[in-house]
Amino acid sequence: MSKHAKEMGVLKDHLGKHQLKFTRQRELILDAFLKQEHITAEEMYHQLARKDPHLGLATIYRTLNLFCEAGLAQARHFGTQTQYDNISHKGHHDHLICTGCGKIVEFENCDIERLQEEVASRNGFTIQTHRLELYGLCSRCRH
Amino acid sequence: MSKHAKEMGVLKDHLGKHQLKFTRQRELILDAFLKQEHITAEEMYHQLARKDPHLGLATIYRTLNLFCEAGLAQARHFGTQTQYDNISHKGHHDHLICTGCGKIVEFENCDIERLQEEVASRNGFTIQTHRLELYGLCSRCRH
DNA sequence: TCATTTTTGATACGGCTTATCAATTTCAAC
DNA sequence: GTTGAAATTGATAAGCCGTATCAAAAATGA
Repeated sequence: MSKHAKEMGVLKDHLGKHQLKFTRQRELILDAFLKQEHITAEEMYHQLARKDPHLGLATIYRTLNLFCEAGLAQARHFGTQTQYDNISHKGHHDHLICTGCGKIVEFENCDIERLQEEVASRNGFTIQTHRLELYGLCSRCRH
Repeated sequence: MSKHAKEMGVLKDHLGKHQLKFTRQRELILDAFLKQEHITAEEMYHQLARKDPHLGLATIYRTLNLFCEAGLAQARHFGTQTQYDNISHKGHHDHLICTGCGKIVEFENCDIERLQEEVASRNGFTIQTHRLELYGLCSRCRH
């Protein structure tokens, strides 16, 4: 039994409900995707080039978008590229970014996350993932 | 004295520190920008077409990016376009984004902002601005 | 196996943003 | 107010990312 049996089930379920087919490529891409916390289509294209040199970039895009529809992934625009987040990955962290020197500090805050849930449910939303970035100056750059 | 004297000062300060020049176009674009809470380059292009039909789109992009560097604006990628947020605008708002239909709900939450300040100061940071986006499904898309 | 429907891979295309570059403007020094 | 070096502008070409297209291949169910 595969390490990713649960997610594979979610995918097959989605495929079944939408008259879509289970293909070698979709399986390959899902396996690779689930090993990451987040990835871009281009990155995955290069990663998989060894396993299957003929796998097309368009197929990667299509498949990652399929994962979004199936609820396995979450697309996020980061700079000019689209990043696909692995929803099943635990331990999402947020960032403090120094606009002076570019230093990045990661943090996690349960209270903030709880309040986010509150805001979401008040608006009828169910959160899948989030992005929180605080921009400012670190102590060294403040002078 | 202009309504936007403070921001104009910030801009001139930035220009001075980087050997950049104060131009008619930059003044025009800043005035238009500060009247908005957020805007895309394309939108501004059309807005300003009346005041200055020869103002080029490239100049708008360049200038909005300049505002980001000066700390007056913040770029945010929404779908395929880039939106420029007016940082000086009171009531910075965060976004709930539906991954199903793309609906965007704006919100503000003082408690979250207070906790952000706490996290920042605990790490020696002074926050200038932030970005918080919650991704999930709205009530309609949850089925 | 066969027939039907979906998927794939290669590539053309499209939208948004940046790079290029000659002409113009700014601005400090005279 | 002229002058001249340096930056900016505007027009447009180029670039990048992601999607659409479509003939060939693969998957599913009878």
